[in-house]
Amino acid sequence: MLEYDQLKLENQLCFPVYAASRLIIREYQPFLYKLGITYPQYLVLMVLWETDGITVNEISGKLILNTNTVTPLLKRMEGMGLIKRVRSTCDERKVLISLSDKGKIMREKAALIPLQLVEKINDESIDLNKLMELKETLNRLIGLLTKSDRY
Amino acid sequence: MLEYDQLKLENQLCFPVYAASRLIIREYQPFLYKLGITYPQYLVLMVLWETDGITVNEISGKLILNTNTVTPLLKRMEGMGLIKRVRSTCDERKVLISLSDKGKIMREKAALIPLQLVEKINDESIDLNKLMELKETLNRLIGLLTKSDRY
DNA sequence: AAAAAATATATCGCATGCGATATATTTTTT
DNA sequence: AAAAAATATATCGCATGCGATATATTTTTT
Repeated sequence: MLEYDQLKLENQLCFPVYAASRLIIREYQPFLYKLGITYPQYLVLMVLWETDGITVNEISGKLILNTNTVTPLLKRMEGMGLIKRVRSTCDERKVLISLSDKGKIMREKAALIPLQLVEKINDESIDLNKLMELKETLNRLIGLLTKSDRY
Repeated sequence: MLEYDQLKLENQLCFPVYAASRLIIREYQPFLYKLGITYPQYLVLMVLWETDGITVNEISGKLILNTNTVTPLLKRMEGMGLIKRVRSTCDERKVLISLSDKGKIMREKAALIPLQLVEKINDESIDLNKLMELKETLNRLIGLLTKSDRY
């Protein structure tokens, strides 16, 4: 039946996205392992390397993660000495997150990761243009799914 | 610097895949909630609806998940009465997974989900062709990343 | 045939993710 | 100005994911 065909894995859009996400993160794994961080921790650092000293909310917004994911993540990172968490004085609801020296220094080592990954994934079966297009479509989809006025 | 540019979220491929994956699963959430199952549980059911009575390994292979993820997942589903786990008699290392009546019946309710999601996501900013292309590229990438002889 | 290697599950520990909810602070209403 | 609403974090509980490792069974080597 037609309806049942839609229930096959290969006919779904979600499964390839879900599987690809996990597989790409697995590719990062050996590089991140050397730095002693996980993929979400790497994401937080990337945000901070770009804009240091932002709030928990701003980080969770950029990463599209809930604060109940980000708060414990940041606490772990504080424990690891990568970041500092300081409650804002002008608005005591806010907690400002900034890089420690250790977190700042890590940027240099991390800078090599994207290039190494491109080399690793680089393959004649997928050209770079296709991957750029992929990124574009995904970003469009993300934009659509994060529009707050959807309902 | 050029290397540091690669460390920006917007220049990464992985982040859009990772974020899109979570966002799409969030879209499934209200529908799956009605069925009382999670997204990975839904994936397992889809596999079984297509091919009932397969081994733990075959399921983990199709979902590209490790057995240490799948085993507890299946145990939970057995506890929920969705599936049955029976150790194979011809090869006692294997455990055969089959649908219970409850699991079989759920297929009918689940059959409506893909259509409802398409309606929900359907938007003039992304046409269906783009999404098909997206799926294609992702599947190519998955194929590349799961080749066992990569190293 | 006995030993070694391979295969199939399973267990453990830890880090996410997230729905539901709590707490403190600030802003808006009345 | 007091009450209500909104905002910003945080806590709790539970279900993944996965690296490391253990156990049982089967297959391959010697």
